[in-house]
Amino acid sequence: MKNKQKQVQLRDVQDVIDVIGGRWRGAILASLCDKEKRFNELKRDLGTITPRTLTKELKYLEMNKLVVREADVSSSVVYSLSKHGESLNPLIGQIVVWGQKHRKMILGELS
Amino acid sequence: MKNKQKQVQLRDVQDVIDVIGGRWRGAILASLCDKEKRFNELKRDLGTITPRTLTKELKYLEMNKLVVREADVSSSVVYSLSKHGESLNPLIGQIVVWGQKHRKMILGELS
DNA sequence: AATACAACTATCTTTTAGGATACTACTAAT
DNA sequence: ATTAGTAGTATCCTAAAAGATAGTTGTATT
Repeated sequence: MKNKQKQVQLRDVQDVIDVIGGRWRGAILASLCDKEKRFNELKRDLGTITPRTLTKELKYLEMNKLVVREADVSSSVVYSLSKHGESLNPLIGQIVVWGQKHRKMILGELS
Repeated sequence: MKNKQKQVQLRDVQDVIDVIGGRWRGAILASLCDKEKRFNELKRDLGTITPRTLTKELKYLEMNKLVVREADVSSSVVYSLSKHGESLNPLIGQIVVWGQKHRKMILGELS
């Protein structure tokens, strides 16, 4: 494979890691996979996240077109996965499969 | 889906992100996908990584059974993907595919 | 014997992510 | 009018990741 192409792929991998990586992004996306949620509902779901961090991460995910923010007339706001966000689902499935295999490997149950 | 199972999956996702995430791990694995490499060869490949960081990351990847370190009698050391490490390849392929779609989405070329 | 390269290790500093805590603006209910 | 809930913002602080730079040990080269 050409080195140029490898570089491109590496960039793509880094992008995806960026999107689903970090302490909270994966968890937020997973929580929204379930159903759309309001800010405080997400906060409760995620347990120990601070509002500062939740705001920041939601903005990031919005900017990356994975999450949609909708405010109604009252003071409540609903966050949900965009269609693009939902397209992550099969990939996450693949990751889970490998992750399980990896866990077994690390625990020594697999050679 | 049961909440318990969701938690397990989330843990798996976090594990995988940990393994291939961060500033360098993905790049190191990608570089080793190509072929086995020596320490300084990797260092050159990765461009701006410091030896301190490269050592640390290689040790982590070794501990996680993804990379194998082999020292010969002389002072040269060869790092390569383990069989388990190679099993990451298809997953990385999937990630690249989604990453490319994502890039187009962000650049506005896709709706 | 001297130089150079390989594969590191040791310190120190900077950067960044994220937590702790308190506060604000708006709405809804009593 | 007061209290409570929702959705944040504003500051400050800490810990971990990674960079900068220099030094070390062993091998190969001339």
